[in-house]
Formats: sequence, C-alpha cells, structure tokens
Amino acid sequence: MSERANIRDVAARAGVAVKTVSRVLNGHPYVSASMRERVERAMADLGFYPSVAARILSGSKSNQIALIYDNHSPYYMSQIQAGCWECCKAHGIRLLAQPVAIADADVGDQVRGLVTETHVDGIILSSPVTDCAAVLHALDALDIPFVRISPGTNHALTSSVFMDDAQAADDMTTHLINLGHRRIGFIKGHSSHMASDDRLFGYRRALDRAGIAFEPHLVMPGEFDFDSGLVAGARLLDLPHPPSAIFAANDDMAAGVLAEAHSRGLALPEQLSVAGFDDTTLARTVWPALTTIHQPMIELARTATEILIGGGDITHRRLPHTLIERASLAPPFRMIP
Amino acid sequence: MSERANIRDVAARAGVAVKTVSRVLNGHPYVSASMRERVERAMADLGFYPSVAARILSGSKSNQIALIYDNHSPYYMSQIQAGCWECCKAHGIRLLAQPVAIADADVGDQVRGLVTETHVDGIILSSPVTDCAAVLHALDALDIPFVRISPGTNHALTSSVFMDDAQAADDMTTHLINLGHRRIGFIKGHSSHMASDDRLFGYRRALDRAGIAFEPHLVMPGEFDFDSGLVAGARLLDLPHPPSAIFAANDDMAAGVLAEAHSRGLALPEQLSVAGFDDTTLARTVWPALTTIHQPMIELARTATEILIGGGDITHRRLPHTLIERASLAPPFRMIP
DNA sequence: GCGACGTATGACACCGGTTGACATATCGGG
DNA sequence: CCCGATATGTCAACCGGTGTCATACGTCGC
Repeated sequence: MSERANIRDVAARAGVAVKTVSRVLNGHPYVSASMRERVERAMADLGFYPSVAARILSGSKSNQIALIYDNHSPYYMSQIQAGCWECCKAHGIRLLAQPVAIADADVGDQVRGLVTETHVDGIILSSPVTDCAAVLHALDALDIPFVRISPGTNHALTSSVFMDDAQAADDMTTHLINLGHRRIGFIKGHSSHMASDDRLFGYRRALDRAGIAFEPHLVMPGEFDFDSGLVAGARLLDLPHPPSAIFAANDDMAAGVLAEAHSRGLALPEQLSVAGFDDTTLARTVWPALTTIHQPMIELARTATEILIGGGDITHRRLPHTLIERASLAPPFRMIP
Repeated sequence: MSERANIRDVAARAGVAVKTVSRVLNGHPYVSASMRERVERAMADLGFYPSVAARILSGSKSNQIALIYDNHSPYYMSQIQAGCWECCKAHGIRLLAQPVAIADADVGDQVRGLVTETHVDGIILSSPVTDCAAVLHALDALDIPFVRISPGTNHALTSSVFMDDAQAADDMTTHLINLGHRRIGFIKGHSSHMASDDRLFGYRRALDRAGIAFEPHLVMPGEFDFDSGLVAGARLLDLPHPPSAIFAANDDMAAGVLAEAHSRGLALPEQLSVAGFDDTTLARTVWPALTTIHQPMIELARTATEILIGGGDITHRRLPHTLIERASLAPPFRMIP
C-alpha cells in the first residue's frame, strides 16, 4: 500500500508497455483516448507519482527552474517568489528557490553547483544577483537560459523584465512639485542596486523640467533600510532650511523618515510630506500611510517565469508602475496660512 | 569544457576506480587523506558536481528536505526559511521550500505528490500546515519523518519545536498591569492558528492573577492582519469607557491599532499603550516602535531542521521568548496628572 | 492492390550515480 | 607469522524513468 509504485507497476496493472505509460505521462500525441484513460486509472489506483529524479536522469528536460536571490527584504522576496510559483504551478514546473550570497568569493561555483547538481532547465535572477558578474559568467559558461528581474546592467545580453525606475521617480517628484513643494529632499538607495541611480536620475530630471535648481545637500545617502532612513531624515530635518517634502528611494527608508518626524513631534503630513517607493506592505502599516510607487513585483516575477518557460529569443519587457496616493503627502507647510 | 563531467570522468582523471570517487563523495571512512585530496582535485579540475537525480535514484537518501508552508506573512516565512536554510547549508542538504494551500481539498495529494516525486528524506511543517489533518494523514501514510514548527494539536505524535504562547501573552499582560493598566483591550488572532487561543488564555490568566475582572467586550476578534487591527482598534476606542492599553496578538494588528489611534490624533504612547506580538520587522518600522514579544522564529526553524536531520526519536523542544521593550507603552493616561 | 504515411504500441539500451559482494594489498600488533 | 583493520579495485545489478528504433495496423492516393 504505502510502497512506492513505479512506472512498471502501473504498466503491469494497466496491462500495457512501460513506454506507453511514459507517453501518457508526457502527454505524447499518439495515444488513444481509451488507452490514456486506462493508464490514468491505473496510476490513480496505485497512487503513482513519477520520480522527478528518474525523469531528469533519463530525459532531456528536468521540468525544474531555479530562482536565485540574495535579497533581504522579506516582502520583496515573498512577492517575487509568489509570482514565480504561480506561473510554475500553472505549467507543472517545480521551482527551486535558492538564496546565495553574492558577497562570497565563490558565488560562481555555488551557482554552477546548483545548476549541474539539480539539472534545472533555466534560471530566474532577481536583483541584485542580476548584476553579479561571477554569476552571469557562470551561467553563460553553462549555456543555460536565464531571465533577469530588474537588472541594472547589460540589458541587451539576456532576457529581462523591469520597470522604468527613472520615470517612476520622475512621476513622484513631479507629483510633489505639483503639490507646491520646491525644496524636496531625496534619500538614495544602496549603490549596489542599479535602480538607485535611476531613481536619483528621475528625481533630478523632474526638478530640471520644473526649473527648480538641484541642491546636492538635499540628497542623502541611504542603504534601503529603516535605520538609514532614520539618520538621513534626521540630517535633512536638521538643515538650517529643511525641505518641505522628503522622497525616499524605498518604503523602508521612508518609514525611517516618518519615525524621525514623529519623534520630533511634527504633525504629519501637514508639516512634512514623505514619499516612498516600492509599495511594500510597510507602506500601508505605517502612519500616515505612504504615498508611494507601486512596483509590480508579482507581475515582474510572473512575466520573467513565463518568458523563461516559453523559451524563444531574448525578450525584454517593461512593466508599468503606478503612483499610489495614500496619506503621507500634503501641500507644503507655511507657518501662517 | 562545458560538457557535463560524470563520476567516470573524475575517476579516469584521478586514475582511480569509480567506486573510490563514490567513497570520497559520500565521506566513506576507509579513504586515505592523500586519496581524498587527489580525487577532490580531479573533481575541481573538471568542475564536477554529482547529479542529485542520479544519487537519489540509486541511493537510499536524497539529501533533500522540504519545508511546507501556507503562511502569508512575508516576514514570518522569510525568517523560517532563513533558519532552515542556515541549517541545511551547514549539513549540505538541499531545501525545497514548497507553498501549499491548506484550503484546497487535495492538499493531501499535493503533499503526497511532492514527497514521492522529489524523494525528500523529511519534511518540516510550519504553521498552520502543522494542524492540517489531510497533510498529517498523508505524511503518516508515507511513513516519512517530519517535524512541526509551533503546532497547535497532538503534540505527542511527532517531533516539534515551539514557544510558550500562553506564557508570553501572560508576560506581556503582566507587564502592562505593572505599568498601572487595569483596562486592557485584547485583539485575538485568526482561529485557524492554535496559538491564538493560547495567547488569549495567557492574557486571561495574567488578569486573573492580578485580580482584575475579565471583561469580554474588551476582547475583539482579529485576523492577524493590519486591517483587522484597524477595525478592532476602532471598536475598542469607540467604547464608552475605552481601555488604556491594547494588546494585539500580533504586530500587524498592533500596527493597525497604532494607525487608528494616530488618525484620531491621540498622543502615543501617552494616551494609549499598544503592545504587539512576534517582533517582526514591522515592530521597528512603525511609530512608536512596538513593545512586543520576540518569537524566536529563526531558532525555531533551525532547531526543527536540526532535529529532522539528526533523526532519532520524537523530540519536543520549547524555545524561550523575550519581551522586547520599545516605545509603544506608557503608564495609563489621566486627564489631570 | 501496393507503397507511403500517419497512428498506436512495444522492446531495450541508457542516463549517472550507489550498493553489495568479493578480491586484493598494505600495515601493525600480538 | 598470522590476524585484523585499513585502503582500494572489479564487477554487476539497480534506481525509475525516457530516447531510439522497430513493429503493426489502418487508410489514402494512384
């Protein structure tokens, strides 16, 4: 009963050849309907599930793909994983979610090992592994298809899905300008993420277009985490002539700014507007809820998976972002209205 | 160069028998140090990584375990995954993180399929899959070892790791009482998590011990998410005689209470104390930062994995929790001090 | 009526390792 | 000097599927 059934057991039970069972398993065209049904009944009777290992070993495809990541934002990764899963499930493909450490000297070997050990058919790279030379090189040498989610470099070389970070930052900055803000602080992201530069670029472009002079001291470095948002926010608010709005390059840092402002007793959003980026769960759980850029993470992951599974030529797909208005923005504060 | 090397290639290159390479691969005792080194060099030269599929197929162990979950809290799952990974990595074991939907009628089959397809050696169940009868039954029939993280039922049947939810809730409630609070609101968790009841129990026990009458209308239902915290908070604050402190059964709901309080213009924490549970990243990113119970998720996951890999008898391990004091608690508010 | 062709099924080697039984060789110790 | 522990090799079988090739049966066109 609980002994593992194999394909021969099924074949015997159905009174057919092993190969025929295999054909049914793989949806081979030349199988009569009656035969298919008979075999399927036998499989169900025996509680048969084909061994992935055996299929890998003998076949040419493994029906497995790997998602490689080194991102410590739980929300980001859970969204990415969810998108990949969804698509894999629909295609009957197994997903191996595999964290690596790009800081390790042997990342290349880790990836090489993963691929050759597991025989995965393809790889999805999520930021910032997307721009890790060692990994890209290893994958290239292995001659395995891969798709990158939000890569920062070498767009042309491989398939990729991404959003327009510069335009999104431009949109948000413009939105703040339209609200009446003229002094807008900006908190940059970690320099290892290429998107950081794009977002800064968009901020500057919007300023330029509006004829507002770029003030370098209004731009603070950040690390994409809460604490760096806290200190960057403090430094901006300590300025002799502080900004009326602060645009952080992600939600975590925006939350840090919010916390700093709260602890100074500022009325929010009246006395300080704070904008985020990414639209993680955080954006809704802080107060006031963050106006932020919705980055379509699930869709990015799903699209990447779709492209990978679909095979075919190198494809690039830009997905649209959205500016989500919540409660953290207001017109600039004036002492006496 | 990029052609896949197999064990025979390695044997040839090292000038030894295939069997010897296999011995090295499996850490067999009777292998001299020099031989081990020679074989390892050959493996490195050839970029050889043993095919997991082949090892599974021929060997008795797969060196793979699966983590099965159906939890939509990103932070919780990322911690659990991290703990499992850490331990697996140390033991050279591959981890398959596998989401399932316990609401589906065929969860049992999903799990059965997963296990027989992948040949995993063992399973880690995380809440709330830990208490899904269909899954437990399937696993039992398959006769595969598994460990449960924070199960709510049938503690004795399988190995498990957990914390003392009741005691933790008791600790927090007592802490609030010691601060001077007498009217303490409580927001329950989702009823599918057994921990919800334990936490409520702890709250009541602390009240009893302090001689404070339990008031049923101070207990609100919740779903473990932000929104339910929001509405529960609103209902508590709308009470004719609202509580001076609110203890939510997790951080997300506590964040909801905070948001509701903020939007009513309450000074926090002076006019309302809010306590959370879990110590997720959220607890630090909201303002005021939540005083909460630190649930040792990484350690729970690591310990569970350790137990699973170690094999052996049924083991139960209780891990300690910690009350983390941050900024969301204050003595009860009085209009005129 | 015959060869070509599409459809449906079967026989068998093989993927890349592990396992086990057995052979052999070296080395220390009693 | 023999015994046992250590160290390595040979060989065949096997794990559970798939690829390749062969076979058998219609049916279609000429």
